[in-house]
Amino acid sequence: MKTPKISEAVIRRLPVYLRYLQYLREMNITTVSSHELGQNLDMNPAQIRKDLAYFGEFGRKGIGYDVQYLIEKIKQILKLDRRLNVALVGAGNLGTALSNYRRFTNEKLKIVGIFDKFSEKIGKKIGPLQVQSLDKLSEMVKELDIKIGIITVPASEAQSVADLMIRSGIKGILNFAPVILKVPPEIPVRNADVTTELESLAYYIE
Amino acid sequence: MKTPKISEAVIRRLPVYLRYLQYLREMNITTVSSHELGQNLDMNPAQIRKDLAYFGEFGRKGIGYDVQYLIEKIKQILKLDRRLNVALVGAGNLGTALSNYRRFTNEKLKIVGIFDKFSEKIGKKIGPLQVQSLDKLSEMVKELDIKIGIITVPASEAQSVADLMIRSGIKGILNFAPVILKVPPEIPVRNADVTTELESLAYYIE
DNA sequence: TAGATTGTTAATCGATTAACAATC
DNA sequence: TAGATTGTTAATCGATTAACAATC
Repeated sequence: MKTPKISEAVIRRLPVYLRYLQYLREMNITTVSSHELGQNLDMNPAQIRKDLAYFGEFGRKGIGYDVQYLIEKIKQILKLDRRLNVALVGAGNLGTALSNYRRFTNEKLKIVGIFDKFSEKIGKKIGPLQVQSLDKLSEMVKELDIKIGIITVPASEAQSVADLMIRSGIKGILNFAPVILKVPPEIPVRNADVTTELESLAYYIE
Repeated sequence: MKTPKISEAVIRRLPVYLRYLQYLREMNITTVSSHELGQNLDMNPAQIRKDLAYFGEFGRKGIGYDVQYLIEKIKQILKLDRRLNVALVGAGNLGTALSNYRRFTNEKLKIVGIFDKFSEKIGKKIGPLQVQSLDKLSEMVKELDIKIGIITVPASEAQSVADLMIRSGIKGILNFAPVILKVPPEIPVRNADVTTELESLAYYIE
C-alpha cells in the first residue's frame, strides 16, 4: 500500500502468482519458496521476491511463503478482496462466452450487466442476466456502482462505446475490439485482441 | 529477414501497426509519418521508426511511409503473406466465439479444425466446420499441415492438450486457459487469459 | 530551396538478475 | 547449529527516447 511507483509489469504478474498459489492450496500445499514458484511459472525467483517485496514482507527467511497468507495478501493488493462490478457491452459470441465464464461467478469481480445496441439482442438471457439496451448503461453504472467495462463490440463501434462508458463513470476498460482506444490518461485500458496475439505468434513459426 | 535478434516486444507491436495501416488504407490514406502513427497509436514515433528499421528501410526521408507498401512489408515480416493453418481445441462458448471470429475468415491465418474431447460436442457444426474428436487431432495436423493450436479447454485439461498438440507437430500455441503451460523452449506460447487481465485492471480502480 | 521526416547512433531510463547479509 | 530462503542492494541487461545527419 505504501507504494513508491509500481510498474505495470509487476502488477500483471501478480494475478499469475495468485492463480498458481490457489492451485497449490487446492493441492493442500501450505508453504512455497520463490525458487519453487519460479520453476513452475518459468520465472526468475529473485523477480518474484522483488515483486512481492514492493508491497510488504510476506515471507519467512529460511522457510518461504505461507500459501494461504500470500493468497490473501495478493488479493488485497489487487483489490480483489472487495466487490467489483463489471458491465459488458456487446452480446455477440464473444460477449456471451465471457458472460458465462465460470471463474467470474465465484469471485468478487462480477459481470452484473450485459448491454447491446441491437434490439434483436435485447432481452436475451445469458446466464442469470438479461441483455439490456445500451441506453440503460449510464443509469445502471450509477445504480450498481459499476467500475469496469468490457468491450466486445466490433472495431467500428468500440470507440463510441468506450466514450459512453467513461461518460457513465466507468473507471477501467478491458477491450477486445481490434482498435487502440482514445481515453483520458487516468482510465486504464487492457487490450485483449485475439488477432494481434495470433499474428505475433505467426512470426515465430518455422 | 537479416535480423540480429528482435525482441518480442517489437514483434508484438507489428500487428498493431498493421491494423492501423489497414484502417488508413480503408480511409484511402496513402502516406503516413511515424509522428502521425505515434499520435494515433499512443506510441513514441522514434520507437515506431526503430521497430521498422530492424527489418529494412521502408520509409522515405522527408515523406513518410507508403501505407500500402508498409502493409505488405509487415505482412511479410509476420509471415502473414502465406497460409497458416490453425486448430482449435475446446468447442465451448469461447471456442465457438473464436471459431466464428470474422477477421480470420479473410486472412491467411485460418482455423481449419475444431476438436473436443466430449462426444456430445462432436459433430456439432460451427460455421463451416464440424467439431471432431480430439483423437483425430494428430492425423489432421499432419494432413492439413496445421502449425498453430488454440487452447480453449478448462485449466485442468490445458496441459495435456498442449502436450498432444506438440506431439502432433504443432509449432505454436495460443492459450486461453488460466495456467502456465510447460512446453519445450522452441515452442512459442501466447497466454490470453481473461481473468488475469481483469484482475490486473482491478488494481488501478479507485 | 526550405521544410519535413527518415534511419540510426548515443543517452537515458527502467526492468531483470545476481549476490549476499540477515535470520528462520 | 547447519541449511535454506528471504528481503534488498548493487550490477547487468535491455528497451525506450532524444537527437541529428542524411535526404526526399
